[in-house]
Amino acid sequence: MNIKAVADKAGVSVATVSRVMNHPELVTEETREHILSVMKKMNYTPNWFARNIQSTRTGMIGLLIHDFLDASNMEIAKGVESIAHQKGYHVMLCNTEFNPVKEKEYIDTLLERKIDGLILTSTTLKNSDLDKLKKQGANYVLVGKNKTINRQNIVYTDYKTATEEAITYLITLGRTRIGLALGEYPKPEIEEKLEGYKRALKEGGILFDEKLVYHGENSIEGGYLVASKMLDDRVDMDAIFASTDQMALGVLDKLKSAGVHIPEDIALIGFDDLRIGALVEPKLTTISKPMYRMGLMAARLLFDIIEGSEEDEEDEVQEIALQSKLKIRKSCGNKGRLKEIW
Amino acid sequence: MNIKAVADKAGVSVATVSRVMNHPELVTEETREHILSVMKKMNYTPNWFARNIQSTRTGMIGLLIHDFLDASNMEIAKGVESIAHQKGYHVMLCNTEFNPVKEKEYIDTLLERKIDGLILTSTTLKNSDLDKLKKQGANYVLVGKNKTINRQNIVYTDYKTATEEAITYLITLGRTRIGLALGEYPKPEIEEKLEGYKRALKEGGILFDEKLVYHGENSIEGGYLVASKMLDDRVDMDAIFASTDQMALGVLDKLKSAGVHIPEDIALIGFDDLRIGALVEPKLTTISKPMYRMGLMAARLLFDIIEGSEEDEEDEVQEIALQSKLKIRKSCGNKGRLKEIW
DNA sequence: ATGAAAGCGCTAACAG
DNA sequence: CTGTTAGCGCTTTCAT
Repeated sequence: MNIKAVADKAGVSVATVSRVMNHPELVTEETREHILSVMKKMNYTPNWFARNIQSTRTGMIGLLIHDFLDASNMEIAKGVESIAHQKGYHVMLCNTEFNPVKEKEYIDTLLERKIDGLILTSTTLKNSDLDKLKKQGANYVLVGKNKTINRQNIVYTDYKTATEEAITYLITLGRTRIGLALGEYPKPEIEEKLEGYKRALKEGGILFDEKLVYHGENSIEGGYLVASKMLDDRVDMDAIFASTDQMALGVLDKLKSAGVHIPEDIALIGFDDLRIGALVEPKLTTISKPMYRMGLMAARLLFDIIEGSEEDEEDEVQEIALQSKLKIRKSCGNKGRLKEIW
Repeated sequence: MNIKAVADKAGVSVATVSRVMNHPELVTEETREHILSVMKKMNYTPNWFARNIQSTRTGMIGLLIHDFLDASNMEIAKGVESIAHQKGYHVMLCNTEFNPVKEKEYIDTLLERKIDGLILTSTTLKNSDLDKLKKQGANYVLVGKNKTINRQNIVYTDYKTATEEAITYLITLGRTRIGLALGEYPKPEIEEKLEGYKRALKEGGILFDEKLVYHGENSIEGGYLVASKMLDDRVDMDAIFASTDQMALGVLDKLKSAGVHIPEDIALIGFDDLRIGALVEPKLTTISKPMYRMGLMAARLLFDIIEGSEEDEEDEVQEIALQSKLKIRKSCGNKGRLKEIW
């Protein structure tokens, strides 16, 4: 059923019906009410495709993340959705699995479907890909910094500084042999953390030792395996920094079952501030990232861009950095006065 | 830039260009290649809206869930996405927050945007709403059973039986005062669990005692608060069944910090089989639900319906039940021979 | 304030 | 195999 049917039934022209949907103020209140009632009676809904064939605004934005089960990812998504819903937009959530092919596929389809904007988290795209996007006139915002990427509209947290702060804290506690349990993805993030680690060591006058750096899958199991390797290797260590809480939990599990005392023998710090971190024994020291707020900021930035692009404003690039925060709990201990504090 | 531009540039008619996109076999290889190259050179992408104005197939399905941060929800989503992606469909994930208004809004927009199908998890819709959906010709599948809802295409796990099994297990361990820490949403799910509980009691010859039933928010904090209330009330209890692992973790946290021994004093069972359940001390006994598989099944069912509806098949309603599984771990203990087992 | 009519970009029936 | 052309449902001038 189409606009013509409504027009006929209402005894007006299609133009008038169209007007009550798009420019109601141009129609007499009387006829407007009448048409509205006819539409309701006929259960009429305009054809969305026909409507959008001319104008490009679709009221949809795309959001690429790498895993539906990753809590950080989903917090970003929740932030984005909250702003989008407020603005009357719909979000198409796409699960890239860090797969560059899948990511590009998704971007293509989204663009084809004329979404109004795109938020890319932990993207695998390179500068050239982004340039192409820009050339195609796509509005997009990145979430999560990557130093190989040029200046872009981006929202990120400074992992390097956060890691540096955490490591420095360990050093002030007297820890000097600090092991690293690093995940594998997203790579730029891992690199940032590694750099922060190195910088803290340098400032603390401690030599970087390659043997203290381990890699594993970013999961509880991954952390468990890394810790097993560490124990097997019998490398001297008095602290471990895990690149995510997930890994830290695995590390913790393994160390505890191997009879290692935490924090007395080995101090442990994670990253992400997952809820569970506060429920294990000992409670996990961690770095909290404002993911939800990053989602909010990214969405706001995107909508600014979308609305700005209409008015053809000059497009100043925005880089928004949010701060992480070290949450000190029992797992990293304080050799000197453990008992006093906890 | 449109199909005409391509046609002109290629020196053919628009029909031919259209054909290479829709029925390439009807075009000479030579001209096809030529047109393809022109399209690439001009960076042409067909207008998706113009294409879809006539046919209704959009290659998009909607998936309603109640919370992006709920791991069960997202496992379903992952299952759905995996099938959808395989089939070349896109998923629009919508976050209803159990808000009936938001849910209806989303459904309306999705329908307006002519999605090909809809998967509703833990819906707040009633029979009348579903009937309306059906009348509108929408293809949809429910996930999660709700006994107030009539026969529908649905995929669910049998919470009642699963709960009954868990409670029965507690009874065989000699527990008779089994407290309940129930969440508040989704309500039908909670009711199923409560029924399973009652059934097990009856079979075990134990009287149902209203005073053992507590409600709280479905979260770690919620569980914590419920446990606090239980302790305050000083109700005699030797076991607690929590309706989710999240709540169980909160309960565990509170009980431990109150000096209650688990499982010696109180046995504890959760529901969901979250990863963390295996990392706390004592490891949590729980019921694992095959959420990912439910997502797979729901998506497959939906696509069957979508493809079937084209061919106007008779629409037999499918109710698919998947089984949960009790995972026995230390937290529910075995009074008699605790040490032997763990 | 309302209507007639010319598109929007594409598809498909029909003709050749 | 390819071109002509009539829509698809809606929006938007341009008249009246």
